[in-house]
Amino acid sequence: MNSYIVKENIPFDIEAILTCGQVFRHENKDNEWIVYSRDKKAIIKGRTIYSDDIDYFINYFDLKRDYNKIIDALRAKPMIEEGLKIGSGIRILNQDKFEMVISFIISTQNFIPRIKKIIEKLCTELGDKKDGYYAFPTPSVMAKQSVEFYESIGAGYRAKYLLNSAKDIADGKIDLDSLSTLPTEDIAKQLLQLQGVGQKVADCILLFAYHREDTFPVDTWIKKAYYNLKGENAPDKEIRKEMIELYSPYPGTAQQYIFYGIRNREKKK
DNA sequence: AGCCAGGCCCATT
DNA sequence: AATGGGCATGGC
Repeated sequence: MNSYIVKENIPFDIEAILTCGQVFRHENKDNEWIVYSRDKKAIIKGRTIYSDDIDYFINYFDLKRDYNKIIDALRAKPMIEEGLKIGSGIRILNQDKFEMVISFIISTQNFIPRIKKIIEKLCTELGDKKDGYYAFPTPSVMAKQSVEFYESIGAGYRAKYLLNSAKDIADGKIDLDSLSTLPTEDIAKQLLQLQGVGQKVADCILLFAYHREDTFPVDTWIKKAYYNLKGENAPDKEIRKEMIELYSPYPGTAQQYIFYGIRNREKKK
């Protein structure tokens, strides 16, 4: 087990990072946070990260990026202040592409606690057994299951989406890794071919797995925030376009600050 | 108890 | 291209 200490001047709030809605496989025990990604595990206490693969998690936590610069650029913009007050230590994780595709297909029209449960069952049932936990399943293992299996873990009407998308990825019809070098809109076009992936899910994958800043996932919380700001609703497409322009060059990160801020406020009510 | 959730699919227009 | 109904399941 190796460790890495995040320097004091680097924004890093492990609770905010893990609970801001970008990742679903994490636990909290006392002052200890545990996060799983692919077949890997890290334990975080304060600013210290412990893992057998510390290099993976240095990239995972996006520790090479200058978030102070991003925060300074966003601070004065609308809706950001509230999120920053409690979530200035948020970082956009560099997560596994397949894991994000599957996780955010599950996320549609769903509650975060239930999303976590379904993903946990998915790993327990299909993932390789590691030391005290289970890896995220591979595309080929997921492609071999039945629709009934995905229903049995509680995926509901998303069951067939999970199976069909896993098949398309396992078959190489969509090659997630090879998309990395393409322009954001071209990646989106490919992702949208997967069943269960619409604009919002595609944006989440682009942001959390491909680390594309020029995206802005528009979900129910963002719509609430937008309504509060403007006093009227607008089609998702229009909100997305407006927000990308407003928060450029960091709309993706801005979205997380806003999401965290408004969701935290509503929870308190 | 009943509403609704980090939306998407599909039919209609 | 744009709109609207339907949707599995379970948390709140």
